[in-house]
Amino acid sequence: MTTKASGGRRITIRDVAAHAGVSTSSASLVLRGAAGVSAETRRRVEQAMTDLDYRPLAAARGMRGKTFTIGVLVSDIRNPFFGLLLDGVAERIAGTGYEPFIGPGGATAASQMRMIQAMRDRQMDGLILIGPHVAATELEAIAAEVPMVVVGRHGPAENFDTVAGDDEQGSQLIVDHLVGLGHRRISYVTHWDPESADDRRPENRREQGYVEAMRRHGLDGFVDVVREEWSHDGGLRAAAAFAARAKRPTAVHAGADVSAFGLLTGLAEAGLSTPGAISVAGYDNTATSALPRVSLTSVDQSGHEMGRLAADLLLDRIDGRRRSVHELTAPWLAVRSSTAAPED
Amino acid sequence: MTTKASGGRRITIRDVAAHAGVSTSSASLVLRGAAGVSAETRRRVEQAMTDLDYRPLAAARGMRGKTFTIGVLVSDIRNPFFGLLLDGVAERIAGTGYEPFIGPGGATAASQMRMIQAMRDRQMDGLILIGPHVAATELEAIAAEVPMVVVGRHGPAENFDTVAGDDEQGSQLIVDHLVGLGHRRISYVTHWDPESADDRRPENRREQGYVEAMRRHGLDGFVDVVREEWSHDGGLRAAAAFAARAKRPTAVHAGADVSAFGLLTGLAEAGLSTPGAISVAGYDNTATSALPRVSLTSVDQSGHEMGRLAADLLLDRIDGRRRSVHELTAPWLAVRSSTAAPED
DNA sequence: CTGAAAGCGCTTACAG
DNA sequence: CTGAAAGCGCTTACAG
Repeated sequence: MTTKASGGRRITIRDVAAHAGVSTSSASLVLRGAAGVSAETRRRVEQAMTDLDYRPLAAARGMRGKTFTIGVLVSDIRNPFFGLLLDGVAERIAGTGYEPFIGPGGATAASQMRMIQAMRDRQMDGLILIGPHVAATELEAIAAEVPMVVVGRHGPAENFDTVAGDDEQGSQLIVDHLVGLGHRRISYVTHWDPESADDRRPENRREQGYVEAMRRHGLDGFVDVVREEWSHDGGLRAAAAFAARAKRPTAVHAGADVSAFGLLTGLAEAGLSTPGAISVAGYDNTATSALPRVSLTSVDQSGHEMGRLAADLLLDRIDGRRRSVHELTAPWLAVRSSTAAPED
Repeated sequence: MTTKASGGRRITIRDVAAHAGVSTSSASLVLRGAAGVSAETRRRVEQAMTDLDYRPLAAARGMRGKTFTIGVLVSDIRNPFFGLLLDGVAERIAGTGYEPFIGPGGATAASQMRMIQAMRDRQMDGLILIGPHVAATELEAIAAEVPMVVVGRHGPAENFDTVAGDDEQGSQLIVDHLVGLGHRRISYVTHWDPESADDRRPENRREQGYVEAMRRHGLDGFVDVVREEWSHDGGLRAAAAFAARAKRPTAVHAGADVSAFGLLTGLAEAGLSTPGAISVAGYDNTATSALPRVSLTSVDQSGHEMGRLAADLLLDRIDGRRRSVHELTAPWLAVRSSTAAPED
């Protein structure tokens, strides 16, 4: 695969220096693209690297300098929205010399902290955390030691950047749309876990937007928030809860597409049609929501763009920026056939 | 985040040894869980590690020994089937001391080779490649240097293990099901890319199974293979091609769910209902296929189990096994409402 | 069973 | 601008 020195040894920077007839420090300077080396030396070293098919060992570089590795923490690899984000991250990083590696963090704050530690142990140069469930103080502590960007969390923050959609606006888009169709009994299904009591998390911003929009339309009396995990199973449970009610909502704003899909399934199983009996709107505009047979009305928060932006901010931070930046992307509503005027 | 020695230095194995009153080599032996250290020394070193909140630096360990890092190459992070696999891998690796990191390899053999090199540069202890597009000779060359398992590829192979579903059987399940419903004009949509001419790849095994089953039912004359990328767009193109035909199939076996979803969308856009005008069956039984409004008949190849198995084989190989193992998992058909008896 | 020393492949001051 | 030397945090023979 890679050229070997005699004896099967890996080609090292020493071999490169010897082949080019210079010192290893000069070879190192060229490798790092640093200033202070003559054009002739640079040329000879680069030629030697090509001749020998030299590849620097990231682990060894990490011992003194950088590993050129970026860690991306993801809670649920199966959430299709993360795929959009990751594509954006990979696209922005391509060609920079850095390499992104995705660490599956699991669903709990504890398991995510373990993965973050694993990334630190591997001397990664920067971290992108996608929708972490870790508490604010811990996030600040990590960010004090390594460049970091958090996606799906709002600012302010001391030591790290954030990239999030404008969640309040997103939920207002949904409520406005549903009210425009004639709905009044509109419920919101939010995410809840032990770390949820944090107003910088998207589920709470969306709740705020929902409540605010309901008030604006004079529907204070119909505000109804159901707390369930944002997952297919959580959606199923929410559907069962709605089905068991005497007075049901005519429309439900699910805080995420995965939750909406569980809702659709659960409502159908309970004999409640969509949008006939209950309109359903989701959030994320995942590929599945656009399938003609699903056709879920959903907020798009341009995950791909958020990923690019996060990678961009991280590279900036690795290059030395300290002041924190907090970006908000504008959402828009993809209207489809899972929402319609109420029957009664 | 982590305890620091005075001056903000990271805690090293030297600090641990000093705190325990032993040599660094003894501390290293305890860290690695190696034999040849007294119970008392072991106890004191372990106590010191706890006291100091010591975390070994994976990069430094990698310079001489292992990095305890496993690389998982994935071509398309957005393919929902990979999520199932990755969950299985993560589950099996949890608690072993190894940490899995997922590398986005991109769609081409060249970009995947670059990611594999990046994993090698980081001294990863073992590699799991999921559905790689890399040629057999290159796979063998990589596997000669690092323990490796390939998922979604059939054996035999010299230097690496494989885990695949029984693809021929899976496609036969579909054809048998469709013929049982009364179909005769059954087409198969396969994946095609520049590296596809390799009979150990799943798309070709599925094609073989399809052709064989058609022959078995005396339908040789109706064999029809459409070559399109397995993606939503590829499915759309296949749908357009079918729609343009004078004599259309009454049923289509898509080689993957993502392809089937594109097909469903494209057929609907062309005014062809499913299963009314054309029955559609997919492969992978992803979460989306089970949604009541999608309800796609699909082959399940238990991705979660395949992931676990792959991780299991890799750990075995890291522990020294050289002989290659080739596992085949049994598929089953999840029958849903996207397939029905033909109308005419 | 334990300890002092060398070395993995880089980078970083520090002389020249 | 270039080179010899020390060091990053571990592991690995090799003496004792």
